[in-house]
Order: sequence, then C-alpha cells, then structure tokens
Amino acid sequence: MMKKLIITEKANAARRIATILSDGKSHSASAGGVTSLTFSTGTDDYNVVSLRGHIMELDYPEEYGDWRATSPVDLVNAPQIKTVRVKSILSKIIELSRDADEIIIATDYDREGELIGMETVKAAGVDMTKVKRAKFSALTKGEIENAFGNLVEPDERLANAAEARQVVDLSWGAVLTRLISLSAGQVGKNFMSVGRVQSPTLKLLVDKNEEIENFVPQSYWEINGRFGMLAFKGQHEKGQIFDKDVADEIFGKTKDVKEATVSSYEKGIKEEYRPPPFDTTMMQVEANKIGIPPSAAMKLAEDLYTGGYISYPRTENTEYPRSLSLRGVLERLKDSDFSEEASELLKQEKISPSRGKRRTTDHPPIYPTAGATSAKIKGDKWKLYELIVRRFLATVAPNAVAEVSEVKLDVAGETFKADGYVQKEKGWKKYYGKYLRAAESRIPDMKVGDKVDVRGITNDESQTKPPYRYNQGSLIQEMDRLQLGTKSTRHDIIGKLFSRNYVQGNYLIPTASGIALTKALEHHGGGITEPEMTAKLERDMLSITDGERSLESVVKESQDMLRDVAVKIDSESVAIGDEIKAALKKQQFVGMCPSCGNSMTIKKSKNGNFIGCNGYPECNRAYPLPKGALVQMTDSVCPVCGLAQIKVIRKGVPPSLQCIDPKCKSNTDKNDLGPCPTCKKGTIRIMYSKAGRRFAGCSEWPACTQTYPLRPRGTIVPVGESCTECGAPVVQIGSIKECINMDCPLRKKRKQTAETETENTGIVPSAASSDDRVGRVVTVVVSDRKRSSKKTAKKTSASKTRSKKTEKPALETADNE
DNA sequence: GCAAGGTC
Repeated sequence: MMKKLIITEKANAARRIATILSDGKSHSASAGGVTSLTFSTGTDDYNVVSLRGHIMELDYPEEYGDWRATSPVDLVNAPQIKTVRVKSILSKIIELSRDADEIIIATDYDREGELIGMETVKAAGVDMTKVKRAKFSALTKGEIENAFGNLVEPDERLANAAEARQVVDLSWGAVLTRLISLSAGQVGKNFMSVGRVQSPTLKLLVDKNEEIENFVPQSYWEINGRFGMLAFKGQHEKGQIFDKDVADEIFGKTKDVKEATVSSYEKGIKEEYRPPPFDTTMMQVEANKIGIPPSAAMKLAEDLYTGGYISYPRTENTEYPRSLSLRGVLERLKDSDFSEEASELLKQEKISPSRGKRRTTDHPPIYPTAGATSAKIKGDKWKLYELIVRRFLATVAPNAVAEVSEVKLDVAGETFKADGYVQKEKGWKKYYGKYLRAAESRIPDMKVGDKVDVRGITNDESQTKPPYRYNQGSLIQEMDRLQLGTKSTRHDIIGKLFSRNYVQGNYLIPTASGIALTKALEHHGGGITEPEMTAKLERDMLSITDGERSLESVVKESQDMLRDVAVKIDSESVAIGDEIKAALKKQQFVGMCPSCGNSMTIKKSKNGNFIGCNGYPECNRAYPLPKGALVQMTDSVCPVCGLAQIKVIRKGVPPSLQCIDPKCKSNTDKNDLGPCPTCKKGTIRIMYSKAGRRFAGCSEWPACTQTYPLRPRGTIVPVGESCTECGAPVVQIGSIKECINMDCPLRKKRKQTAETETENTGIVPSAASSDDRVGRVVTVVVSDRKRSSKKTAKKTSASKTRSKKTEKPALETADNE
C-alpha cells in the first residue's frame, strides 16, 4: 500500500476530488480546525487536505516595520520573507507528509495555483522528489481521473513567474506607499497607498474626470420628422448638424411640406446572437446593472457557490467544457422557479451552447448547479441566482430573429431616414429579456414611389455631452480590457480606492487627494500609473515560464529601476509632499469659522461626519453634512450669510451649491415647503434619509410624525400654497405643479376623471383648460407628457451622441459560433 | 499602518 497526500487549493476541490477518486466512499475528519479527507482505492491510501488559497504571505522582516526607522530607499533591496498565515493547515500537511510516499499538488491549474502548491510543500520541508502535480480544468469525473492517471512534475518555472510578481509588487508597493505617505505627512491609518494595479486604475478615473472638466459642449441640430399613420420617427440623413445655418435651411425647406415620397425601402432579417456564458467580469457587469455592485456580487456568488447553487464564481472561461452536461443542468433546473423554461429548452433536439472568445484552463463558466426557488433564497442573493440561471438559459436557447427595415423618404428634395425593428422570434431573449432594453420601432411596409403623410417636422437643438464617468461595472470592464488585476481582485482594488478616500460616488469621482496623488505619481512614479507596467510584468513572467530568464534577473531589473525612482522621489520629497498636502487641505477645508477665525474642516465621529471648527473645544461651531449625498468643497461663499458653500451631488437632481448652514435663508427658501397641516405648528420641509432618499417631514418631529414621500427625480420648488383639499404644501417640479400628498382625495378623484375622459374621447384635456386649483395635477401630468414629445426626442438624441462615442452595448460582442 | 494574489 502506497500512502499519498493530495493538496488542493480550496475545500470544495478537496471534496470533489475525494468523491470522484473514491467513488463516493471517502471519510472526512476534522481536527484543529482543519478538515482532511481519507479514502482507499485498494492499492493506495489517500489523504486530501485543502488550503485556503495562499497560506503563505510575503513581507519584510519585523525590523522594517517602523516606516520612519528605515529609509524607503533602503527598503528596495531589503530581504523579503515568507510567513505562514494559516499555521493549522501547514502543521497538518507536515504531519501527513511525514509518512507519505507521494505528495500531489492539486491546486488550480494556473500560475498562482502552481505557486500556492509549491510554496506550501517547500514550507512543509517535504522531499521534493516525492512531489507530483495533477492538472485539471474542471472538477468533473473525466478531468479528475485523467489528471490523477497522468501525474506530471510540478512546474518550478511557472511558480517562479508568480513569485516574481509577488516580489515586484511588494517592492514597488511598499517603497512608493511609504515614500508618498511620509512626504505628505499621511501616516498611521491615513496612509496613502500606491500599487501596480490600484494606481493605474485610479488614473483611469482621474483622466476621465479631466476629460469631463475640459469638455466644451457644442450645439448641434437634428431635423426630426413624424410620418404616416403610425407617426413613425425619421431623421434627416445628415443626423447631427453642427452648422445652424445648414439646419435652418433644411428645416425651412421641409417644415411645411405635407407629403413625402419613398425613395428607397429595404427589409431584411437579422439574427441576434445569444450572449456568451458568464465569466466573472461579465457577471459583475450585469449584476451591477441590476443594482448589485461587484463586491456585493462576489460575496453573494461565494455564498451561492458554497451553498451548491452555482459553479465556481471566479473564472475567466466563456466556453462550457465538453465534459459538462448541459441537459443535466436543465434537468436540475426543473426543480426550481424556472422549471417551465428548463423543460421548454430540453425539448430542443440538439443543445449547442453559445461560446465566448475566452477559453482558459482554470474553471468552467459560471452556471447554476442546482435548482432553487425564491422562497428558499431571498433578496439580492435570489436576484443574482436568477441572473445566473437566466444567463445560462440564454446560452443554450436559440438565437433571436428580428425584422429590420430602413426607409428613405424624400421631403422637398431632402432625405429623411427611418429604421424599423420588430422582434420576430424572441429566442434567447425570452429568458434574458428581463435584463435587456426592448426597443421596437414599427414602420409600415412600403415601396419606392409611395406617398407618406408628413405629420410634423422639428428642428431640435441639443448639446454634445461630456463622456460618462465610470461606474463600478464599467470600471471593472475597463480593468479587464487592460489586464489590470485579476477576476478575483478587481472588486477589492476598487474597494481600496474608496477606503483610501481617493474616489467617491456611484459614478466614480476622484477626490482632490486622489487627483494630486495621481499627478505626483505620473511625474515621479516611474510608470507605476501605467497599465504598461503590468503588461511588462506579464512579458517578464512569460520569459521566466519559457526558461529565457530567471526569477532573479527579472526581480533585479525591476528593483534597480525602483531604486532610481525612489532616490529621485526622496530628493524631491518636500515639493511632492506639498502638492499632496495642498490637495488634502482643499479636500477637508470648509472655510473660516465666523466665531473664532480658525478654519473649519470635515470631522469624523461615530455618528457620521460633520463640519467642525478647529478651535474646538474652545469653539463649538459645527454644521451637519447633508445626508446620503456626495459632498465636494468649493471656494465660494454663501451670498446670504457669508459662510462657505459646498457642492452637493445627489441622484436624480443636478448638483447644487449650498450654504453649509441648514438654517440659512438660502437653504430654508429652497427646502421649507409650507405649514404642517397635521400639527399646525411645524413646517413641512424637504429632508433626506441616510440612504439619500428624499421625503418631506414636519420640523416638529418627533412630536409630529407627519411625513410625505417625494418624487425621486427633478428639482422641487416650493410655491407657498397649501392644497385646498388636504392642506399639504403645493410644489412645482418641472412643469408640474402639485400637492405633495400622494393620498390627497382630490388627486384620486381627478385621476379617475382624467382616465375616463381619455378613454371616452381619446382627447387629453390640455393644460390650458385646467384651472389653478390644486389637485388638478394628474390632468396636467398627462397632457404635459403629450406636449413634451419634442423635448424627449431631444434628450434621446443627445444621449445617443454621447453613447456613440463612449459606450458599446454589452451584448454586441455575442458569441462567435 | 505598506502590494496583489489566492480563498472563507
């Protein structure tokens, strides 16, 4: 009997391997917090122990721990040592390897996996001649049996490549982090981090910010028309016209024309490809779209994975391995909320899945491994599970088919174009349509020479818009494209940018210190802000793997370069530090205190941040920060009271400059809506929840608990009137004037009346016919929508302009079968 | 109190 020890990267792999190799007859034993599995095959006795990723960590020896005691320059060539992070696991491995005849590294089949295995067996001090490697790309029977039937030698070069990355990252990261933090006087928990991945990622946000700040909007015009019975939309073939005279001329020529002639008409069938299977990046991007940011998505996916509901969530693979039974997956989904869909797809004679461009050896794409119901899994976890299931269903469904048509219309010698799009067969969209924006536009069948009524022509002015900022989803996608970070680390890197106060907001805005740091590193950081540093490291790692270069040579080259950079920064540290200090000050400084003349800055407290005077405790002046909003400092002062103004950025409304004093008349004029109808003492004012949601509530709270929900979008302007019916304040939002009480009896009555009127006559009462009585509001809303079709058209075309330049629809890169 | 990479 031979004794064999198998080492895996994670617990699930240990369980699967033991089950497969033992035909389900393995035993597990737990001791000291480490689980090991044992089984016997008749010829061999096996032990299986799982690691938890890297159980070793690279760091400097303790004596380098004091940032001020060692010059960062001397850190460049300081020794780096590996310490054990999870001692219990290593002890178990030492114990079991003592009488093992063979030790099999069965970690993930990739660069880091090779290192995770090698550093462990080396730390355990095992006889390296006994060490073998099992290579598999999925935890399936076929793959595992094949890997263990064909063990190979461990690949020292592959492990060395990963080791080079570790050393280089720690050297650059620690040295530059210390240099910058020390020069800026930011030590302790306020240190400023620098790294090969985080610094280029931050620069993406800084560059975007700069682009937006430097953006000069340009006016352009679009000549839009409505045609025929269907009133379908068409646009002059020139599209965006930047010369007003040209637009005016076309408009003048066409505006009163009553009839157009079809000059060309084409109709065809378009096949719409299924999306590729989920890899981690696409899963994060799609989850972000339904309100689950990457970090949350990874946490939930981890839960679903350990719960047995989905396959391994960290993968770069977009092609299902042949060993995976797609029918089997569908069968399992019959026992879920998606049983109907699964049964339907099982009826297909042949199931051929979509596939993406990326194929890797690490793990299969993300797919559901068990059925579940929304009664069993709740909240966001269910939302993510449903997304993964629907994505899977889409990848094994047929392509969708659409009928597309294009017509050219001649209007007084000018050509207008209209596109038709009608979904003919939903195909995969039947399962994934929930996450797509449907945009059917019908145009009638026509032939050349047909006459079409011109319902109206408009000359719409718009302005070009700056590019969109990144959100977490689009940033992850860009990091992926630039190969910054890995599938497992990208969300964490973004988290770092937040926790270091380098960025803020849902749409990621760099802070003053984030910008200053990036500028300093761009000038003095030796390329640390460039994705090229990662690209070069990748090339160097490949050369180690290929045997062209040694680990030592790559590390030496990198550290020699770092030494030059460090010496330079060290010599200019005062100037560099001053730049960052100025930015940090700007980020914190909120004007001078009118009581004592000291400066006021943002203060942290356990009840949230606030604005406080630096003369504390002698001076107690303090102001609250707006709740649930993003706040930026400005140089401007309140025209009413002279205190500082801050820029408040909230969802759904344009950014606003406001006085830091909530009691200042400049604020109360905007926020006080009118007397409280309930207690007759307080004032109903606009308030914000911690999450940033706005509502109206009585100033006498908690004595009076009167609140009203408010519309989430649009600027609310008080008009100083009360509703004649319920007494609640009346406000103006855009062109709508209404009582804020959603339950106002008059509102309900009017709504009913408006619906009946519309139904009976098809004519919507116009705004002009409505009197000024409050509660007439719903009528106004309806008619307003009708009237503002021109405005809506403007908006769509403007956003089209922007999206054309900056964004691609996520699904356009469908599969390549 | 440093990085980035694994995994929980």
